[in-house]
Amino acid sequence: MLSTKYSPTEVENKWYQYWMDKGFFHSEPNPDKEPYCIVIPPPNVTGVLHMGHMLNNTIQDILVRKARMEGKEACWVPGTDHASIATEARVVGMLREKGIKKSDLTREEFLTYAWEWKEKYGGIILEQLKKLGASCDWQRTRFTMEPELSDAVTEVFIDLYKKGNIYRGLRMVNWDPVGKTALSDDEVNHKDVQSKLYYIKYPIEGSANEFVTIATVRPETIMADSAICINPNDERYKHLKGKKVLIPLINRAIPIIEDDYVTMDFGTGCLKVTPAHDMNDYELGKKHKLEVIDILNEDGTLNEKAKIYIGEDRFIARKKIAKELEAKEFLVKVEDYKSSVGHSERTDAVIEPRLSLQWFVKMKEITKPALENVMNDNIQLIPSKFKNTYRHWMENVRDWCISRQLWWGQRIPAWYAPDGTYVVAKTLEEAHSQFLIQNSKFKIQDIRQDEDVLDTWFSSWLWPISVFDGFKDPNNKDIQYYYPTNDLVTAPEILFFWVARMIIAGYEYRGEMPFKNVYLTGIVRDKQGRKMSKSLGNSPNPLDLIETYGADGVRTGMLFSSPAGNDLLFDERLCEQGRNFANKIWNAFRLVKGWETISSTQPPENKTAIEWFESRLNQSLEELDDHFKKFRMSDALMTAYKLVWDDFCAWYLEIIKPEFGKPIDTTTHAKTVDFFETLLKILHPFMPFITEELWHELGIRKEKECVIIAAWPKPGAIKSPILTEANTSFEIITEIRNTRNTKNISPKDALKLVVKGENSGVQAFWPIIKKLSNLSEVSFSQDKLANGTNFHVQTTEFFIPLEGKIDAVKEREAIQKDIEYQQGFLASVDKKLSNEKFVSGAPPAVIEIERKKKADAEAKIKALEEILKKL
RNA sequence: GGGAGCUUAGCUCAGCUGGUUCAGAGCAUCUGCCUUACAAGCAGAGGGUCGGGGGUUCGAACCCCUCAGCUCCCACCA
Repeated sequence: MLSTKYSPTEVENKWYQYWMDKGFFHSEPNPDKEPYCIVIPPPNVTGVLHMGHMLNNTIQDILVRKARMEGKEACWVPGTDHASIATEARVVGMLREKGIKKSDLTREEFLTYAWEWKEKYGGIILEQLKKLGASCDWQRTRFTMEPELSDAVTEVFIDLYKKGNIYRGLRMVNWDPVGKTALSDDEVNHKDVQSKLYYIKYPIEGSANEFVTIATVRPETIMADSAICINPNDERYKHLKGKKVLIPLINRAIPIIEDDYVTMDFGTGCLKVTPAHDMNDYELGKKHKLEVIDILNEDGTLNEKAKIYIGEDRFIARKKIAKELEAKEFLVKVEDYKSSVGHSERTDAVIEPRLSLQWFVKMKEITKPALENVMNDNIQLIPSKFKNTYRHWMENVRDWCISRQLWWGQRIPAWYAPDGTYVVAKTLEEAHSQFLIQNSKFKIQDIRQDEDVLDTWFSSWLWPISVFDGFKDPNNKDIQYYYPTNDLVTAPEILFFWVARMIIAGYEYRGEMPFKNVYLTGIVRDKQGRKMSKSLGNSPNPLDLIETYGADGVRTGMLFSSPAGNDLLFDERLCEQGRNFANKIWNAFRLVKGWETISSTQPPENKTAIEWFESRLNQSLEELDDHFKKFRMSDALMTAYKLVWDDFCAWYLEIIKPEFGKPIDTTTHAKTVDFFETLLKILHPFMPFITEELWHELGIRKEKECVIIAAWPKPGAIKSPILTEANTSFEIITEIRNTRNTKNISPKDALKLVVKGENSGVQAFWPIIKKLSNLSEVSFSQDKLANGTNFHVQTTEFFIPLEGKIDAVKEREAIQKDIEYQQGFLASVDKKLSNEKFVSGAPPAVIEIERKKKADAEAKIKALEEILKKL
């Protein structure tokens, strides 16, 4: 005897292994089939599966499985990203625990540790994806730092350099003092921070009691000041022109300059100019040829140029300096001030603007096709609201800082001669020969490669091409066949980091889009709407969820509430709903499986039920395809859910279910198994495991005959008359059940039903109605009826004789209430119809509808009044 | 500071070109049921001035204006 509860664990392991063994996930170019390809957004090698991955990969798996069933050559390419800064931070942390400092290691030693770490932990996340049921082509697993992909990165760097699209320059960059590296603008998050605005007096040189007061949030940078700037139109400070002021505490004299960049009504109207530590001040400094005094070390501590507090962290120095300023009466006042402060995306350190030599990609030109083809929908963003955001970014795109002062990553292929000149080349030898061409005469061993590595995104932007070795061999079979890929499923957070840049690279290196559709998922949040994060501890462990609810349950759970672009407010109850759904399917299977069959005549209600369900199925299939086409995955699941639970289980199976212990006729049984199989196919992309299990339980299958590769059902003809008839019939049944409920009549007591008039519009369904609502008799009559209750379905009136079983007073009240409601309704319709403007202005069809409403209401009132009289 | 979007039942959301598939779905809730597929279930029910106000229209959840609240993205004002 099968358990009433479905237990997923064993089933899931069994079938995943089976699918792998039979090679169902693997894809090779096949000219006879249409390709369908997704490249996975490669998770970080250091990562563990979180809820975001779960949502993301569930959606991808659904798309891939559906495509596979549709007979396409479905290929889902998995892989991982080397995530240079995140991984390096992890390895550094790991070494620290062992008592090893990164600074004590050579680059090679460090990288050996890093690769060891990668080999050990790098595969974890992919293994976790298997638990979810992800049908990736594991034979195609790639890693952004494996040799071929690194080669592609180097090649692209050299190519862009040759085209003049990569340059090296001294720029203000975003410096991460914890990661000790430069970051691109996109890796900086601006957060509003409550800070203080310090008003500081700078004595005027040569006059004893004169001061200017400036306002700053960063008193620790006063030692790096190069000037004080005022607006030339500011009357208040006219007398200061040409004078100098002394920096407090260190007494260095700096000039007062004028520039209309200064806002007169902000702060004091005097601005301290610190070219080394502020983006704007740097520009201002360039304009006025000011000295750049960098007082910070790369880790954010003060250096000897600061003169005071050398070696102190910038934030500690800030406090101490503020205190000292106060003690020495330079501090006028301190105000609370809310300002936006840049934080590192990866380490969350406060970003320090820092002047340094870095490599950049010139973006202006190469972004053009990427912008154009999204705006004209050649590449579709789903939901399309992201087009605006995308355009805004693209139109204001700035050069991309791609060098990172790290070791873990692709090293920049630039080579320096002792005299500081450099060339860009693939290898040392090539670099050397380039130097020779330039007539530089030094030995090969004096050439040094750039110490820095490239931004991780500089490798992942090539992902859709490089996973198919499209750089190594641009005409190979894989890239020709799978590129452009079909759908990309990812989070909107990395629309610019990654998606936009992949599109850019796609056009630059293949002259074609990397994918046709971009499905942007929402962010997974907790019930309170907070983003799930490790620090909050509000994220459930996905593997625990799978353990508890089954992969199918978790997959459907996530999908129940996540339309494209909408955040998912995750609640474990969703998974429970998913699990319950799996259990429902399981039990429907138990019922069908348990039937004995007999080759007897098919009861008429079964025949009708089959005809009806067929149409309903086709209708749902059409709906489903429409939802899929529009990437409305939640709606697609809901369509399947209702088809199975409501239509198949609650109606169809209840209709055809023989009395306990009795067999079912073979015709109905065969058809029911058919239906069940179709439902399993429909459900498979959402719930791969239970569907595969039941598919094999439901019939005898040949080798490799699996639902994972079964043909996706095509919708047949929908007979709308029978659907309408069914709806009416089900309404009648519901009304009768409701009557039983309110009148406290047991479902076991058979009732009589009288239909007023002959034509109820549900001829074929009478046997079904009788069976499901336990009627002993249905009669048709024009007579008025006493001692009973009535209801309306559409415009037909029904009576249930109750022979004194009911409370006449209560009944009368109920009817009176109903009449009142109908009269109110009638009045509103009448009002509309007597409105001259409505009758002349509205289209005839609308007026016709109103007239019919009026007639129906009048008829109902009349009928109710008659019953009231009889009572 | 600029831009985008959102506000519909207790919760999460549908609602296309204004008009009976316009007030919907799922979950939750309530009331009966341990009825031999399923209590992870069955049957039934209740619940919303469509954020507030104004306008256009014969007719507005839908179009316009306005106010309020929320969210996201972008941005160097000390």
